[in-house]
Amino acid sequence: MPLRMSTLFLRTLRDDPADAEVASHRLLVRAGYIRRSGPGAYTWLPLGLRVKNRVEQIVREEMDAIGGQEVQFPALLPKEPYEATGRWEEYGDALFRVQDRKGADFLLAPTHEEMFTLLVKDHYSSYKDLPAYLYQIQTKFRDEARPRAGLLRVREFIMKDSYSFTVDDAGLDQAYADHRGAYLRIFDRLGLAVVPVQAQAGAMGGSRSEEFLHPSPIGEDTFVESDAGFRANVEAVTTVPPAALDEAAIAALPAAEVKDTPDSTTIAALVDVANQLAPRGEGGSWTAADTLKCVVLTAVLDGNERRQFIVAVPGDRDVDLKRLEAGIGELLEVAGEPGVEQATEADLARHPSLVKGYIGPNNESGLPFFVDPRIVTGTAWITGANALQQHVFGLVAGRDFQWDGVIEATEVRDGDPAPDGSGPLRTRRGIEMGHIFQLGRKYAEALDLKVLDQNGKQVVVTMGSYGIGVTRAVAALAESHHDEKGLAWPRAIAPADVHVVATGKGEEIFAAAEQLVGDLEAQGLTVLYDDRKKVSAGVKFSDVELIGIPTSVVVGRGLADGVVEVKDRATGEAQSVEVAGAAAAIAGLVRSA
RNA sequence: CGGGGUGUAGCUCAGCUUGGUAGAGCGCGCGCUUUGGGAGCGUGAGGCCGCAGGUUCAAAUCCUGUCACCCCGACCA
Repeated sequence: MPLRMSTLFLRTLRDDPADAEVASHRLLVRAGYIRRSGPGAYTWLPLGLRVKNRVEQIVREEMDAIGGQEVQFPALLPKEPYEATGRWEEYGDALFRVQDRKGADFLLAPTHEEMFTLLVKDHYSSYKDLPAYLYQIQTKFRDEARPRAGLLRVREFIMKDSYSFTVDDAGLDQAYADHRGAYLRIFDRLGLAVVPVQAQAGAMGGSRSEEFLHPSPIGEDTFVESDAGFRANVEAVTTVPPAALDEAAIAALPAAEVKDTPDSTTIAALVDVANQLAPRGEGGSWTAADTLKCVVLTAVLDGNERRQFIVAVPGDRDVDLKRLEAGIGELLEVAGEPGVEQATEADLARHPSLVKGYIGPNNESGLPFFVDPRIVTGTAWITGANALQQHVFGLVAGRDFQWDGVIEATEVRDGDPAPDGSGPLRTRRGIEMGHIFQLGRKYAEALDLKVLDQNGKQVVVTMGSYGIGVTRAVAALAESHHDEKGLAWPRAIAPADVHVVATGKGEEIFAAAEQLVGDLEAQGLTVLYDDRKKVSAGVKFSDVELIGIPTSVVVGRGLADGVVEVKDRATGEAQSVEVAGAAAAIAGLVRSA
């Protein structure tokens, strides 16, 4: 049966919704695919549900093809397994927590590692049962601080998550490779351009991790790439440090000198003052890159403990809190993944020896002092002298000051060298569509998932986890397949193959359209049929463009000459086709594309 | 979490400064006309003006609080 516009639960909007900023959000709402139900939560309307279902089906087919088996867990889960792995605490505010009538704690699952692990534990106890790939397509919940951009960042979304269970690392590598291949095939079939990039494995004990990013200016992830093919999320890029100087070279450097630098509490002011006070040799002038800024930051630990530390970075670079978070736990020797934020006034007040605006190395706060990898032995800096209105010039790393650790602390920039030596990096934005990573044994250990190996000994199972955002894929597809008039879906996921429009007032037009719709369906095509009477042609054409079904057929005034008009939504190409063989001809077009 | 903006009909918005019977366009119902690019005329239905307090004879409008949504930021020696 065709979808009939006369009865379809659909109302297209003439105006852009006021709260929609990005194209996918605007168009999905305007074209009647989705509707906002609450903050960060959307209702799927009939057309949208079809697209979502088609995306899910492609995911399902490719997961099955690598031996995945589909299951489905509840979204409402008990607290206990998440306490066992520590995630009840670690997830923090992003976890939706609920209580039942007896006051017992539950959560709305943000992801299901614990449950899958326990499920396998319940069923399997031998290496002979492995490998096992299990997956589900399920609603997930995350209490996003700021839902935005329609379907792109929401609090309730659909995700395919799969988990591999293998007896050793070789098995894990195979599972990882299987999923990686499946993911590339899925995105290819969806018609969604993605690039795999190296990602931060995180403090989960995992070794390998990749994200699949859809390049887009509105993406929230930043990644870098070199011409030679290096690609990584900025969080996973390591800085290439300059060469350290040897002792002789250091000895030749001038001694550090403290100078009065009135009112120079910004890098820009400091550079100005420096150039007035002590012109740089060889006709050059000091720049922000010659200064060392020492930033006081706060690591927020699990128990809400706030621990301050200082990070020194070249003055021309900004601190990147996310990159700091990735490494700070290890340096501070704390468990979990501490958050890092700018120190508040209250934080600073705890360390009165710090001279705000003039903080430098060798200060008396006793706080841990970390440096960016660019601060290597022998580099000389203009930096705070830990005294009001004073900076020190020519302070040499390794000679005049020491540090407690090295950490990736600054943003990655265009032109920075790739860590593998493949040339300068470019930064780009992307939308995270999928993420695969080797979990290792963290969950299996925490939940005691072991099997007997060939020697009859208990071994901890090795796991991987792999996710694809289904909801987000719909948004990204809309984002990458539209024009100013509306959506233009790839064939693989369009809500129908053909959009038939009957326009005109003669009964014979509607009769012919009805006949064509039947013939198209007989060809195995799905049809959206605009059978509305008393709706003007202009409205129908606009809806064709807004809704974005790849092929449209207009049955109208051409009928007098025995033809219908077939139009391609993406290219705009139109052609007249004889009514007689129209269905077969259109089926040919749809299939060949 | 910080800053800015906005909450009035299904959608897009006016009205608020200066308090006095709730408005427009689109959409929706009915009638007639129209039928290849978001039609015309006529006539209707539809609102707890985000919510709660307060001021006032009187509050969409002023005050306080609160909630929601959108945008930007979350980083400076």
